[in-house]
Amino acid sequence: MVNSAKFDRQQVIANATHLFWARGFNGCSMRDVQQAVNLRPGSLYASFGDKETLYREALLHYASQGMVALQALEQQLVCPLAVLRQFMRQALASSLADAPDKVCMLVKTVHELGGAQHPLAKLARELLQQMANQFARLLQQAKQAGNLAPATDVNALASFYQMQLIGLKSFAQLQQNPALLDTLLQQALAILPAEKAH
Amino acid sequence: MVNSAKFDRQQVIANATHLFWARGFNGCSMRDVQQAVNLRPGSLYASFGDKETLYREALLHYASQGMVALQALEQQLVCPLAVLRQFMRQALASSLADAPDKVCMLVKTVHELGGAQHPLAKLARELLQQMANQFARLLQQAKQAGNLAPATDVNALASFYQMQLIGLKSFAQLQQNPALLDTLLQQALAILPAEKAH
DNA sequence: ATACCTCTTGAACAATTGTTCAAATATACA
DNA sequence: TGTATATTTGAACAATTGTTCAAGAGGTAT
Repeated sequence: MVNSAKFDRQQVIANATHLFWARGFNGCSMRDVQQAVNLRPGSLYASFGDKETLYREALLHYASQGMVALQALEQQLVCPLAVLRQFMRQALASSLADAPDKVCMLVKTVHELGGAQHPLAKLARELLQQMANQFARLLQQAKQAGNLAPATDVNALASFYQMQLIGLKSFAQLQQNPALLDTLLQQALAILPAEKAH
Repeated sequence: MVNSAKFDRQQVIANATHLFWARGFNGCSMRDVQQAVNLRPGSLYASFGDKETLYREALLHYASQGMVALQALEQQLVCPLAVLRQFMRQALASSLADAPDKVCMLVKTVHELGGAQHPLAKLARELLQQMANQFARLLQQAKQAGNLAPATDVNALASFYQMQLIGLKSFAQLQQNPALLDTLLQQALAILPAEKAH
């Protein structure tokens, strides 16, 4: 008999992700986590390892959600540039809603642990780079479709998208005024290349 | 006899600020602080109160440094728009150098403690708003000098500057590549209004 | 049932946390 | 110098931290 656990592993990770996202690695104790996932310490440690290992799992879970969201848009929309623009809008919309915290969990992790070259910060940086690579891939498609100037540096532009996104979401944490946030989003989108009219 | 303390109060606050900035509120213990400022617990508590009070002092110290930097630029440069542009360049340059951490301490504080409506996060938000108000004041000057369209919403534009700055500094924490960061800075500056040629 | 394996439980551990306080030391003024 | 006042010291506190582990519970196969 193997793995006859009562709990739903994915649900546990999802709950832990929410808590870690909202309060950070140092901001919540293992007892907080135990309560949030409804597991006693023994079960939690036996199934998920220590705090750092569990947080790592949470980071991966969070990042994969972002990837899924991007892929979903890719299937709905034809133009890669439209995908990116819609992804930005969507990201800020979730900032306005009751997300556990409005800032990207990967960015928060780097901010909290990045100074000490923490392995979790390293992972978060890698996952952010993966996201930027997806942006670059979409931009490359747009370029080949003739929607971007041939000389465009898609990697640099992808980083610029990511920088705008990080700025918007961080700012949303400071100023909850929806009208102002929408203005900023429009300004940011105005910078970025749009699908050509036809 | 009053205040015959041996230590330099300002130096203690400066050292504490460095540590809190680099490692966050939850990331460093009072023992870490005691070591960094070279004070035994009794002296530290007698002179600065508890951890939260000391962190508050650090936030104020940090924010005033930013204000001073902006005012220094204001005395060097005539055009208010040039002041803002130079402030952006300077902020990113200090990100490339060995700042304790590359992200604004106010932003880091809101990220770490903001979800729980922590009083320190509230203060950090207020200080960020003060900075945005300074930006708006400079933009208002530029508008009156005819360097901005009369219809410009200076408060919204000030927020946009701040959002760009937050994005740049956060991104600098992820990607240390100086060439890429410089490209992003140029792109961000290209968006923002510049002094008219004459 | 009985034996066996797996998972769960919660008490317990050592280390660390923020903070206090009585004793020791230093300083100022007579 | 002697006394009073201000400051520094470091041991100590209770609470919380991350983590472990022996004992119990639950299910499956013989």
